[in-house]
Order: sequence, then structure tokens, then C-alpha cells
Amino acid sequence: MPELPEVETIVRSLRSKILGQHLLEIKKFKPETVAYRVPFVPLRIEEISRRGKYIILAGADNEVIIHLRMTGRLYEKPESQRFIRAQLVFDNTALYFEDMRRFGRIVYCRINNPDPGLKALGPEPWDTILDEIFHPALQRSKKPIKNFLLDQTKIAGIGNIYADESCFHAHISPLRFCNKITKAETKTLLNSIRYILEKAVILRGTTFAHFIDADGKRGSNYEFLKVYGRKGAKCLHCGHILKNTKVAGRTTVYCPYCQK
DNA sequence: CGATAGACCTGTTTGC
DNA sequence: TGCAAACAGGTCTATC
Repeated sequence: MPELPEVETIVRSLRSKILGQHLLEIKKFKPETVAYRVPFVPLRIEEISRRGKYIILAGADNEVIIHLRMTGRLYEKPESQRFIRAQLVFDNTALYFEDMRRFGRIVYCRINNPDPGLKALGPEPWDTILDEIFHPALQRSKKPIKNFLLDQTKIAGIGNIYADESCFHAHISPLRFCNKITKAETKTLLNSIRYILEKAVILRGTTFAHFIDADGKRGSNYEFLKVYGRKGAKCLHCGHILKNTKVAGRTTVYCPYCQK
């Protein structure tokens, strides 16, 4: 489910709920969902943060790393008993980890000893380092730009929705080869990524099926999507029919007329 | 090295 | 109508 804006929304809602509380127990309903790298001891939640699409609940010595993958949710009231995979028990509340597709993961480990996926993440989209390294990195790649945007080691947090939306906003085809993108276009694209993600964070994420934050609230960005989920509909810029294809193994929607 | 397919899961939508 | 294939916000591994 969640890309950067949805994970950021969850993190913010978690802060008002469990910051400063103690994590007393992680109840495990499915063995593959929860992994312990160190023996469990109750953890006072000192800091709640997001890195890419990862949620990090950090204590003094240990931390909990959560990735919701496609259908994970963290909420006090599960929608369906049968999809409960784990439960995080705190002093004054308990959050169910509900995950229909069982791709989501919770890892309990030492702080600063994160799992490989987290360690390998590229810069956050707002990291100013990207203003320097984004264009050179693109020049080194012969892949379509969409592959690059989905690669979490190149830039963290973008998934299928916001990759398409960013390309559309920048008037760049998701199929364009990275090394054919000019310096000026790179700047436009980076601005578009930041704009699209920022707007989605303000709207508390995109919900079309599963996503809710830790207060059970849906995101309201869905109705503002301009290409994702709109294959066959008219381009909102030029009126031509939006096309869909497969890039990087993912459904991709774009306007063949105004995205070059 | 890179690109692609497959695996991991279960529910919903689409197409014949 | 019914059934099977394709598809869904993601990432990791195997293979050529």
C-alpha cells in the first residue's frame, strides 16, 4: 500500500499515539511477520521516524523497524480478524498489524543495526544532495526513468503511483532512458517529485483500497491523481487518451502526446 | 553488470 | 453466469 506520503502520514499519527509509551510486547500471530535480531525487552518509544517507506520506532538501545509493503496497516481496530498478523502492545493502547497479503514485516533489533533494505536506501527526495547527484546518476543509467525512480537505492520512498504522477507532472515519459534526460529536465523532474510528494503528504496520502493511518483515517489524495488508475481516460493537459504499458514489471500510465 | 521473471500472499477485477 | 487469468500501494532472489 504505502509509498512515502502514506508512510509519513502513519508516522505522524503514530507520534500522537505512542510517543513516550513503552512497547511491552509484540504478539505474533504469523511467524514470518515478526523477526527478533536481539532478545525482546520492553522499549520506551523515544523517537518515531520514517526513512523511505520504513517506519522506525526507536528506543535508547533497541528499535522496531516496520515495513507495510502492499496491504499492511497499523490500527487499534482491525477490519478483519483473519488478517491480523501481529499486535504491538503499549502502556495505554495496542496496535494491530493487519496485512492481507502477508508481505509486511516487523523487525526488532539494536539501533543503528538496521536491516539490509533500510541500509541500502538512497537519499530522501528532499535531500539537497540530489540537486548535485541526480543528473550524474541518471547519466550513468540506460534504464527507463521509471525503473530508476522505483529503485529505492537511488532515491527513497517513490512507488508506482508517485513515479507515474511525477513523470506526468514533469512532462517526461516514464519510458525515457535516463541517460537521455537533459540537465534542465532533471531539475524539472526533481521539482515535480518534490511537489507531488509534498502535496500528497498534505492530503495525508492516497487511499483506494487499504491505506489508513494509525487513527483509522483514509488519505484524500486519490481524487487528485492525474494518471495513476486513469488508463483510457483523457489527459488533463491535452485531452489525448492516456496509455498504459508495463515498465519495470509495473503497470504504467502516461500521456504519449505530452510526455516526451 | 543489467534486465527480467518468479516468488511471496490473498482478494478483487477483467475477459472470454 | 462461471471460471480463470490478470492485477493490486513492494521488494528480494534466481536466472540468463
